Amino acid sequence: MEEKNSLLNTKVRSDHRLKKDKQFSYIFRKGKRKSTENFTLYYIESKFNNYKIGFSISKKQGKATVRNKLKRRLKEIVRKEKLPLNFYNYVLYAREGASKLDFKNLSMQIKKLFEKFYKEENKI
RNA sequence: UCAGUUAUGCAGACAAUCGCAUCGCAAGAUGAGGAAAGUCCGAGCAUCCAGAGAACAUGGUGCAGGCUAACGGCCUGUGGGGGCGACCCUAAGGAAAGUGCAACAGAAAUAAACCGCCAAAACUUUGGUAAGGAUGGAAAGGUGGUGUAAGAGACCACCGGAAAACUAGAGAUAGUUUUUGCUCUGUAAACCCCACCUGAUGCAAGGCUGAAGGGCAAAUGUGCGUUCUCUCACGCCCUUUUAGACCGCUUGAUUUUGCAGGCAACUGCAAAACUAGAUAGAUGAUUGUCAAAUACAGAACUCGGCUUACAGCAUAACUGACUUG
RNA sequence: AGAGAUGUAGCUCAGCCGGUUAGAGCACCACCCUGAUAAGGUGGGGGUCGGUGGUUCGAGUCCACUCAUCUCUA
Repeated sequence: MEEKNSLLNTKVRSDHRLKKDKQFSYIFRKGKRKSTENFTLYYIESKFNNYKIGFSISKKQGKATVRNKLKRRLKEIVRKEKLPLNFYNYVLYAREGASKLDFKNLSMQIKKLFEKFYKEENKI
């Protein structure tokens, strides 16, 4: 078992994803919030020199194809623009209407959202 | 040319850059659908310690023959209905085994007399009658004649029904002939009868792994809806909690091509191929070319169907009408 | 992913085994009562029974398909 685990660690996938249900609910309960028209960003400080981000899209947004597409686009934006700072964990919650936006508008909104977050954190 | 019927196919492709999942030492290779959907059926697989038979219960299916691992599916036919036609639709056993139900209307609803018609007495009664009226979804086979006081399958012709025989067919059925004047409405997607099938739970099944606690134990007990019969088995079982790693997890009633059989569904043989396996759950972004790339939509144990959603097209065969030759 | 339940008036529910007019309470509107309001009384409006098709003479009820909402199973 230990050998296998060490092998997995050597691969080092650049995995910045939140995965466990507990982490999600923790951030929803205790984290701070920033929001724009169609998105809300929940965030909380962490101890590690790393960041993790999760995406939350409710079933009301649409069927499986719609939700998957939105999630993929959000991932792409976050990856390309390198928005999140280390020492934080995030959950990005998509509200109604988010799935109707095209890629350009999405990236605009996400950038704005993170700018709000930077301002807030610099003040402290 | 217009209108239509049936069947089949595609479900973006190619190139460049960045990025994701699996496999691989690496280079690299591969990477959602025709419905992946609804979960409506049928199986595999797993557990309920095992298996066989009979009866009952529960639920289902319902024209015939075939195909299939199996089916409530498919194919070829039969009966019925629709369309000028190509063709399409069809839960289509039994109402003469029994029970229930049929509101309102109407004189009467499974049984006869309200109006009418006719006769007699007589000025309102008695008897005959099921042609006509009116009600209804349904009113005593239909049309025409003979007949009669008026009428009536009372009798006759044709149509329809029922029964029997013969012929054709594997069968559902069809055809022909004969007999019978033929009372006996509808509903079984009401109970039911008949024939056939049918254990339950679903991969969150289940296995494996860490910790704690509890219970029972050799029989007169327990063992897949109930009862019975026979064979057989029996020492471990249960609960809570942590973790969610690993196995199950993808080579299979598989796919493609060719040949052969069959009207067809489908089957047999040969060769080649391996084609997602995630676990917050992998396919996106930008640019170029094509007339355009846009519809419905995302695998979650796996297959065979059914049903529903669907942009833009392409191809083939056939039908009807019109025009020209 | 799997298993199940429910859709009837603005809201909360009845409506049994098909039968003709789909009811009840709250809410709404008008009138009565009061100097006025509430309470009370009388009367009234509002439903294609989630949708589509079928069975039947007739469907909220039976059957098939479909849509929406909710619950349970790590």
